[in-house]
Amino acid sequence: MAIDIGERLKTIRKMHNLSQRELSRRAGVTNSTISLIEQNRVSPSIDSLKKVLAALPMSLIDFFTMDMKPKQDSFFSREDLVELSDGGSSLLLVGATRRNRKLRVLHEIYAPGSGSGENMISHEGEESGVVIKGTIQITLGTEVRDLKEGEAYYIDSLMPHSFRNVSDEECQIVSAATPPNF
Amino acid sequence: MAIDIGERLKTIRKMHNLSQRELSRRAGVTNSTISLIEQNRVSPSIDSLKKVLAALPMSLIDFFTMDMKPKQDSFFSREDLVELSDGGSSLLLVGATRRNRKLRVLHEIYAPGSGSGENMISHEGEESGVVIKGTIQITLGTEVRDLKEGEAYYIDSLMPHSFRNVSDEECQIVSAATPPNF
DNA sequence: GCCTGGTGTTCAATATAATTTACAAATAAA
DNA sequence: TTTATTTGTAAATTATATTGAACACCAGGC
Repeated sequence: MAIDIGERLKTIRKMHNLSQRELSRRAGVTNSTISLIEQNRVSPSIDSLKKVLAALPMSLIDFFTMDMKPKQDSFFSREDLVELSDGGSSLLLVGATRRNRKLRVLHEIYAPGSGSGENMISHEGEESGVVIKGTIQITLGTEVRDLKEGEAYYIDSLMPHSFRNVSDEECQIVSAATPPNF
Repeated sequence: MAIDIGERLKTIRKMHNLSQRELSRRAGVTNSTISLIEQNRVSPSIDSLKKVLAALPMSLIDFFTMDMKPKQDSFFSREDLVELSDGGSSLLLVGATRRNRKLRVLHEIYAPGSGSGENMISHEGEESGVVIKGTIQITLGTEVRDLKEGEAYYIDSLMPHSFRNVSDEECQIVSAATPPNF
C-alpha cells in the first residue's frame, strides 16, 4: 500500500482552499509542476516537494506521517459529551466516539475581539476544546461556526483552523492538543 | 534546521555496513546516484529515494521521522537494572537512565541454534530485552556480544541487529518493542 | 615490486523533472 | 449573448537527476 503522493497533495491543497496556481505562486514553483505531481505523472524531487509543502505550511515529516483518516464528527452539542469521574473532580470527555485519541487539555481565555491570529493553523495531529464561558467563532476550512457555552469541537489539526471572540464579553475555552504530555 | 538528507542516508548506510555500490545494487540504482545524494549535490526524486530506502529496508516515513539520538548505553549488567514493584510482582526495569522510553515487553524462547533470522533488522523505534535463561548472542551493527543470564540490552532499533542462541541449551529472554501497548 | 578487488568520486551522455507557453472548460460580470 | 478571469491540463523547451564509464586511492596476496 504505497502512499499516493499526488492524491495526498491534492487533498491537502483543497483543505486550504487553494488553486494549483495560488499554491504554486506561494511555493515558488509553476502551476504545471503542481498539476503533474497531483496526477502522479512525475516523481517530484525532494527540493520541489519541500518547497510546495513549505507554502502550506507543512513539513516533510508530517506529509509522510499523516494518515488520511475517515471523516468524523467535528462539532458536538452538550449532550454529545461523555462525563468521566476523576477522583473528586468530573471531566467532560469530548469526541468519545473517536478512536485512538491522544490529547492534552488546556484552558484559554479570549478577550473581546481577540483570536488565534490572522492565518489559519495546520499541522499533523488532533485538537479539541470546550467553551466554558462566552462565545467563540471557529473557522474550520471553509466552515464557520459559533460555539456557545457548553458546546465543543474536535477536529483534525491538519484542517486549517482559527479562533476569534467576536462578542463583547470574555470567552474561555478548555482546549486540548496532541501529542499528550499527561 | 533543515534535515541533511545526504548525511542521513550515509549514516544509515554505514549502520548496515554497506558500500555505496552494494546498496546501489540492491536498490536498483547506480553507485553514482548514491554518491551524489550523500554529497547533497542532487535532490533525489521521491522515486529514487524510495528505491534506496526499500533496500535497507526503511520507509520514507521512518527516514524523515527518525531523530539522530546521541549514543547511549547499549548493554547493561545485572547491577544496572532498576527494580520496580508492581502489586505482588516485581519488575526489573532496563535502561532506566534512558529518557523518553516507550516500550512493550515480551517473553521469547530460543532453542539451541535458532535465532532471529539471517538478515539484520532495522526500523525506527527502540528495543530492549533481558536474558532469563541460557546465553544469547546479539549482533548489533559490527559489534557481537554474548549476554548471559541476568544481563540485558537496550538499543535503537535503527541499528541493524539479530539474535542467535549458539549454545546447546534453551535460552529465554524478556524483550520489549516500541510503541507500547500497555 | 606488481597485481587483484574493493572503495568513493568525477564527468559526459541520457533520462526525467520543471518551466514556459498555450489551450479549453467553467465562472462571473457587463 | 459577449467579454474577462480563473480553473486544470497539455506540448515543447529548459533544467536537473540519473546513468555509464572512467578515474585515483587503498588493502591484501603473490
